Amino acid sequence: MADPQEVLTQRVQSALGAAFGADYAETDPVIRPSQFADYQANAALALAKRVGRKPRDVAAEIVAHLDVADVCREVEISGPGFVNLTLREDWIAGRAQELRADDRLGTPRQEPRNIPIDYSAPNVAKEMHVGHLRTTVVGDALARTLEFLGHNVIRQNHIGDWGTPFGMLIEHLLEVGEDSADAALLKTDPNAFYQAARVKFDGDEEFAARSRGRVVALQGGDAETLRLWRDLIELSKAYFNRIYATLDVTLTDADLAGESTYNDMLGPICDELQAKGIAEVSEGALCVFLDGFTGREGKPVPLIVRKSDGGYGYGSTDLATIKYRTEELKADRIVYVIGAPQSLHLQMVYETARKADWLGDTEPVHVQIGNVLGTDGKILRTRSGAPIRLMALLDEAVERAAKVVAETRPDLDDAARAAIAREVGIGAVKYADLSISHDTEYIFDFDRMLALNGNTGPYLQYATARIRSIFRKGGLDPAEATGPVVVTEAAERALALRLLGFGAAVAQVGDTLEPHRLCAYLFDLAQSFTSFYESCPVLKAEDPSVRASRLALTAVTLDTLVKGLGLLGVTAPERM
RNA sequence: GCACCCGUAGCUCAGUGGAUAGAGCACCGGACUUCUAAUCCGAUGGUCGCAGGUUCGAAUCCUGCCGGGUGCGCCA
Repeated sequence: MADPQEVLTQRVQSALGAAFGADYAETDPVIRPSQFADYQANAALALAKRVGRKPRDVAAEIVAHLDVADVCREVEISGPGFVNLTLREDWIAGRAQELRADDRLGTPRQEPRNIPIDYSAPNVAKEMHVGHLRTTVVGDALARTLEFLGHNVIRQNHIGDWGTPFGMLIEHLLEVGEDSADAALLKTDPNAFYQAARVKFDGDEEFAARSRGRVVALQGGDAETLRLWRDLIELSKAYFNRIYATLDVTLTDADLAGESTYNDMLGPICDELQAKGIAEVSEGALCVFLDGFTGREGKPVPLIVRKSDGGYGYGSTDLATIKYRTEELKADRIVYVIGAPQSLHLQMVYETARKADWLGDTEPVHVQIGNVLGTDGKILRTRSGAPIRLMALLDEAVERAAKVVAETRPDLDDAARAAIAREVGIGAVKYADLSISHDTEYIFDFDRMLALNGNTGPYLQYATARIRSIFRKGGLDPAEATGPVVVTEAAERALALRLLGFGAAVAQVGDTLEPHRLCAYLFDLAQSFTSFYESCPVLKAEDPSVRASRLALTAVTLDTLVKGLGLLGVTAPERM
């Protein structure tokens, strides 16, 4: 057990039990980081009323029964009843030493749960936009993190591969030819393909009529139509996969679970809802009306499960995902990483599923993703007002990074510089998405995210590059830097203490589904390291035992930064 | 009208009911014959939107306002 907060919680709980009886042994001792010590226990203030004594007396009682001689160097009652706890340097060093031999770096292995994660979900024949970028990056980080914590993560890429636009798209594909340059646009610039189809649909009545007929054929299972439809999807998949490869995202074709996969479930779902009296026909459409969901002018808002033309919309497919994930995937928790604007819709889907008894004990969670804005505070667009092509945006990030690398590393060859620029550029974009709490809107700003200062990807990558440089320069292998760790200097102490918090930070991301907390931890760690780097020579340390200790601390820091960034889906180049 | 998100330093953002609310950027002042200065150290900077309430204690929880954003019947 390396996490001081966890260790102190147990110790203080024991003291509470010893002092006030077994009933109090479960009380949260409220261990928090302190500005007056390493940690403080705040339990005494809350307990004072319950035990009918003054807070300071309660604190004194806790301290009297507290057995922390091996962990703390100083225990002090302060203010109205805070218990300040200062850790022993040898204890910190010992725990840091243990991390050196722990490939999980202090991360707990949790009781495995089945967790489908719905994320990315681009549309076939449409450009992914920055909103997709964010759900993709955040969802992937959550998937990696939950997996590392020991869970059975099931990635679910709910692509938009079904619905009315496909009539139009198929007709257009048929006209231009499956092997044409126009069709190839699907792989590189899908919006161009979509727009071309759209223009024809809006301007050519005969084409529009054929498109509508094609939708019917598609839903009716017409073989030739299905073949063209699959073609469309194959071309789009090539585009998705190129984006995922560029982004270094873990999604593969095996994770595809698009809307079309639920086709067979939609009819029965509607029948069941109707049979159970949950859904009713209104204005020709099959709708679910739920208590407490009213729209404009107090009118009840429906969740439409079957349209008046007999087609199925996203209301029914989203219900199908719940049914499938609880019944087939045996989900304990379903994570939906989807835009914040869908909040109302998802609430209605969850509530409907609950009423239909499809949820059981499964907990659906909406990880709300805020909109991405430009520096002008409006939805991100190009200067001419068009939506930004995601690949172009990623290219620009890499280009900007390349410009910096060209200036700072003239000593490296072109290939090496290009590789660094790729990792830095992509890492910067991903980290920027992850470092801000996912539910708020965020302002997309290249200059800020590519900065080498502040809570940015490049800053963290730079810290790892400097560490690797130390080992390279010394001709040493980090794996062989085994210590022993001894903590004396303030910067060594701060760094070592920080290292002990990694596991707790990872666990917190798993609990709260908030990757930005891991970013905050890693940034803090990197800052602690750079301070250490400035004030504590490693290779040049004159005393061999000091050198060995610092090398071990440096190696643990490297492992932690690389592992932490890895959980976020960000790589760190060997040199920068 | 209803729902969700937001309002914290000039800007971008953190903040687990605990003491004097933090970080980065910007601005100002310092530190390079370096283990990568793409860095570090320091200073300045606050009516936590407003008003009540709960609490020993509120940026945090509750209620009501004000302001901004988004969504709300046949696209998904």
